[in-house]
Amino acid sequence: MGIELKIQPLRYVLAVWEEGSFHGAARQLHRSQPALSMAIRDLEERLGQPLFEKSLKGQLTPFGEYCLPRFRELIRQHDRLARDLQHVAHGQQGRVTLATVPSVASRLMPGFLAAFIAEYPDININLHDENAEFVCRMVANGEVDLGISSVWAQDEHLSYTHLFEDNIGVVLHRDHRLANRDSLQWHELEKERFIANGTSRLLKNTAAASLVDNNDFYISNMISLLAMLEAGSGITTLPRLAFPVDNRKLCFVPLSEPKLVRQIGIIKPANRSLSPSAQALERVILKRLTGVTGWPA
Amino acid sequence: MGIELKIQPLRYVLAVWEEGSFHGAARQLHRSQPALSMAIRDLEERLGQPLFEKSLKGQLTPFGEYCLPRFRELIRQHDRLARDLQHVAHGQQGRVTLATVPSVASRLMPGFLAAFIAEYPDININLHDENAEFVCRMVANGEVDLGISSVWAQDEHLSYTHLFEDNIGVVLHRDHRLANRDSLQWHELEKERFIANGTSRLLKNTAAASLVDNNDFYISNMISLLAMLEAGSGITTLPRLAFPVDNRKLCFVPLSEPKLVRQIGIIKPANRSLSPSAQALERVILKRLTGVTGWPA
DNA sequence: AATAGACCATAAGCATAGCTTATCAAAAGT
DNA sequence: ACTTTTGATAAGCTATGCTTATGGTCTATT
Repeated sequence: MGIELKIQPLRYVLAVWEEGSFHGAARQLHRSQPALSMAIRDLEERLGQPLFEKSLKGQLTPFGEYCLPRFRELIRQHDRLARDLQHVAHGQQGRVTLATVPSVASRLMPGFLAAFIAEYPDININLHDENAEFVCRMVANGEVDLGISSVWAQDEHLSYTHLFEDNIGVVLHRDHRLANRDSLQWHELEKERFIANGTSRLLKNTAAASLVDNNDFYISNMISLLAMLEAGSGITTLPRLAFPVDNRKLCFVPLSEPKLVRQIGIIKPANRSLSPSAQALERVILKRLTGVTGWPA
Repeated sequence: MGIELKIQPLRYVLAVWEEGSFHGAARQLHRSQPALSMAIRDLEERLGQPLFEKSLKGQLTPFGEYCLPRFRELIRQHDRLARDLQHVAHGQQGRVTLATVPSVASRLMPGFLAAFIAEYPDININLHDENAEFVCRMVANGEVDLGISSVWAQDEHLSYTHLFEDNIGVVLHRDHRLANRDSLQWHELEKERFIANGTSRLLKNTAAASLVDNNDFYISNMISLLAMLEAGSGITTLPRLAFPVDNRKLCFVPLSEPKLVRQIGIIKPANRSLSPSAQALERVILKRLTGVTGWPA
């Protein structure tokens, strides 16, 4: 192999040429003059040719003139790379892809992302909304950097950072006989027409499993589901976060005894680390949830 | 300013990735494993982000994957530059421009250049032929790297390396009454019709000055000059090297008492050094003139 | 399970690269 | 002739970059 050029001596050569003297360059670079003399002499020996004339000091040899623009170019490329990597490493540049369950995407992410782009304006964001199972799968497959979801299943390859608990409750028409209660128990719903939805799987293997086990209604689309409920055609369960805040015809009554919650947290790959920009997003989310604001609106 | 990347640790990262392990890379690079560990840890700290996963060793982090191709690119550019500069420094690549007097260009340069391109096939050559004065001017102005000529005038900015002496003699027709002499003296030519040429200025300020001072013939073009002489229309003087070896109608008779010579040598700029390729050409010329061959044919 | 082997991290020690200050010699300005 | 400015050189210090030795962890093997 050939020789190994170090970046620093190349800078020295450049500075000497610009300043026209070793002393001037040394002053500019906050180095002593012998430092430059020695570094440049070493470089000249490595190359096998002097770069500066021995008589008219500060003047380049023809070989030096050949080298100078090439030195400048390598330095330029080095500096560009160093700056770029710094930016990326500090999460000031790059791309985050994340997947969340729809309720988080519509209720929490707008706030999170507003805060995020305020702090990191040059990061591109890619947000998918999927059900909890799919969110976990996408994280596990590396299709997204991170997810916000309830834990779907214990998975070796996923790590879970808890954010908050989301109460599960009954959604029913305001005119319903149970609508004004502070809380409800499962057995009070046995006679109601239950419409299952995508979040109903949260009831499986719980005390309330019977609600969803034997029924014929299932509506995955949230708009359709709400329309059914608004028409008074039945009741359903939803996590509180999934219940639209501004709905006038429906109300949300928490269930109790046993109280049922879904755990919402950040899903990350267990064995890989996050990209710097994903780390930045995670920091922003954690700060907003554990900071002064406390519980999200 | 940002950080300063060194080339070597980047190579380490690349090798670890290629080998899939620190140990393997260390073996390949003839370094100990801790050397890599420490160098890479240092790099990671400078960047502010780990490049390799802390759990699955030898695996890149997303940030590492971002960095890897960029590292490779910088290394590639570094190596290309290093190789290029090595070539140029050792005169194995580049361009030489030189100027010589016509006699040297036609009689000596073919041999010199043949030897030169055999040894340095990748150097471009640029050969000008001009009179001695102009050769010196071109060297002084930096229009050419070096010249081969007689010294025209003492010049601060030029350095002269002597190569050989070139006898000046009379050129006349074979049928001329003086044609068979071993040597001639100036006064024997007084009655002859003298045709001056570009080299006649060599006679100025010598014992033979009178020959050129009062005459009406001057022919600068060598072909025309020789045609005149072959027609028996006069005589001239030439340095021996300028006299065509294979001419059948003319002959060359050296002048003596005082013997007159021109000094031929290499003209270089005094204060600038030569480009590496020009140095290489100079070496070849000196070797051929001082080597076994001795006097040129 | 226990053990051996492979891997990476850490610690201690050493050579040298890269800088400093001090001094010298040469050239340029006064 | 003298002062100033410049680059080279010498001696010395510190940090870098390596080494060997050792310890901890994970995986594969028995």
